[in-house]
Amino acid sequence: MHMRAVSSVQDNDRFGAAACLGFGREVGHMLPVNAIQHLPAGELLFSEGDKADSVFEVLSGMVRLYKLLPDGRRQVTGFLTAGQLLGLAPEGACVFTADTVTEVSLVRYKRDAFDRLIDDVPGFARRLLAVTSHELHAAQDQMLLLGRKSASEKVASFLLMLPARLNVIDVPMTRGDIADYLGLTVETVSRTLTRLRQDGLIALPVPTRVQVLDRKGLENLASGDLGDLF
Amino acid sequence: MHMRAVSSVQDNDRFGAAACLGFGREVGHMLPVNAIQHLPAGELLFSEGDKADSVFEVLSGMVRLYKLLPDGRRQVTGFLTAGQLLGLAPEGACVFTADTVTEVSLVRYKRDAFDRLIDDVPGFARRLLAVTSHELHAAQDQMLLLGRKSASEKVASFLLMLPARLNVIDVPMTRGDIADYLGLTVETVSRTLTRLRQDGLIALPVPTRVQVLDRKGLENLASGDLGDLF
DNA sequence: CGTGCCTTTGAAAGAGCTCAATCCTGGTGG
DNA sequence: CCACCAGGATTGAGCTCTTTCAAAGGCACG
Repeated sequence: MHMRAVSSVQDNDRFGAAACLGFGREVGHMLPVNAIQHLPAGELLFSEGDKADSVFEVLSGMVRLYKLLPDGRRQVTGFLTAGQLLGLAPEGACVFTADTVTEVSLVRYKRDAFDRLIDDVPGFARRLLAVTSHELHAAQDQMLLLGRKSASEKVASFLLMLPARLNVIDVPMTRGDIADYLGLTVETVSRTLTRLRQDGLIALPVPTRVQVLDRKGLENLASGDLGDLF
Repeated sequence: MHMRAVSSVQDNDRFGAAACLGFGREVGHMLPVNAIQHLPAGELLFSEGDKADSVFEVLSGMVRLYKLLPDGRRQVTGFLTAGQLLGLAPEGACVFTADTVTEVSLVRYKRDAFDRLIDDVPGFARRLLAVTSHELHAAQDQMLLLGRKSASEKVASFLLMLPARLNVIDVPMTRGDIADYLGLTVETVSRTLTRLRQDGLIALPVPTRVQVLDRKGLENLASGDLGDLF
């Protein structure tokens, strides 16, 4: 069995809380598929504590994962895009909430069928393991960001982890989502973006679109190389 | 093949960056073991970027995992204790640095032999998957802590994730380690512990030992239930 | 009995937060 | 077609929590 699809893990798992398998063509037909679902924006997929009996694969759109504190404080742990998996948890209950940022289409697999595949298909388990390990590393990067980076370093890091076409980044999530992903407030995210614009690192034609004007500068900022210039 | 050991995952993986397998007796003899190593405190195991060709299992003592920014800022991503695994990363290079907090004894397995086991031993891969998934969830809890909890909530959470015997917690790591794990400074950790002592939640006979006087209170604080009493 | 490291405590400064007002922008209905 | 409206985004001013800078304590080790 060949390992073709594995390399794409590096490129797709930008947000650290999900997985890109690329298994669709190879094993997808072996899985009982409930149905392809189409959901509007702002739709709940499942809540923290729900019984975890499904594995989802995102086909298009963006899904948001988060955890809440009793008083409503929210930490977004990841954003999922096409190709990423959701609900791999072998434990009985979901440990986070998932809802849609944009319109989303996704496939739901039966969890027990998925589990059977792990034992039956050689190499499948190892690939899943590679995926979760990779997510774990992304999670550690996020811990470094949350625990030790300044607001501008966080925002710069965030922009660079979004996929860019010709240096133009699509930002479908709200400032509130970004804030809750970076451990900041809406106002600080907004102010920081304004600051990056004033400093010539980015342009903001509309709030949902960022143009990277100085990628090197952003990268230095994101990696904390600039000491305290910002 | 029975699944006896899996339940211990819940109890041992308190720090989110490692794994408890409990495989020693079952498959340990199938793995080529370099040697059991004994290391003093403060010894480097490997650095970020090193070639990852080994899997370690901690037998005793405590190992610290961390990532660094270029200017020296540090984020501790986890502390490992007896039974936990290290170096499961299937990627070529280590993504964090590991060194010893206390004296440590550990076993080093050859990575390729470990990989072979994944394919050869039924259920092994699935158990590893359970372990890494569990770590991933712990990592998400840590993100919530780092991004959204106050200093006292962080410290309370930290104390409660350490194993306690008769409400007495052993704290082998320094205040600096705790600070870098919680995204705080040494001074804030120290002040917060003093505050918890003054408020009657804990006692501090010596800096390395914490006695829990009001577990309920600590738990409320840790989960963010108290609103802004602290 | 120094010496060095860890911890604790104090005072001042600052990064990011809170509160509050204004500005967009896209959808709605007259 | 355009005024209106609602939700998100931006900006401003003041404040707070945490950090920074500085100085003692305390303990282990030589």
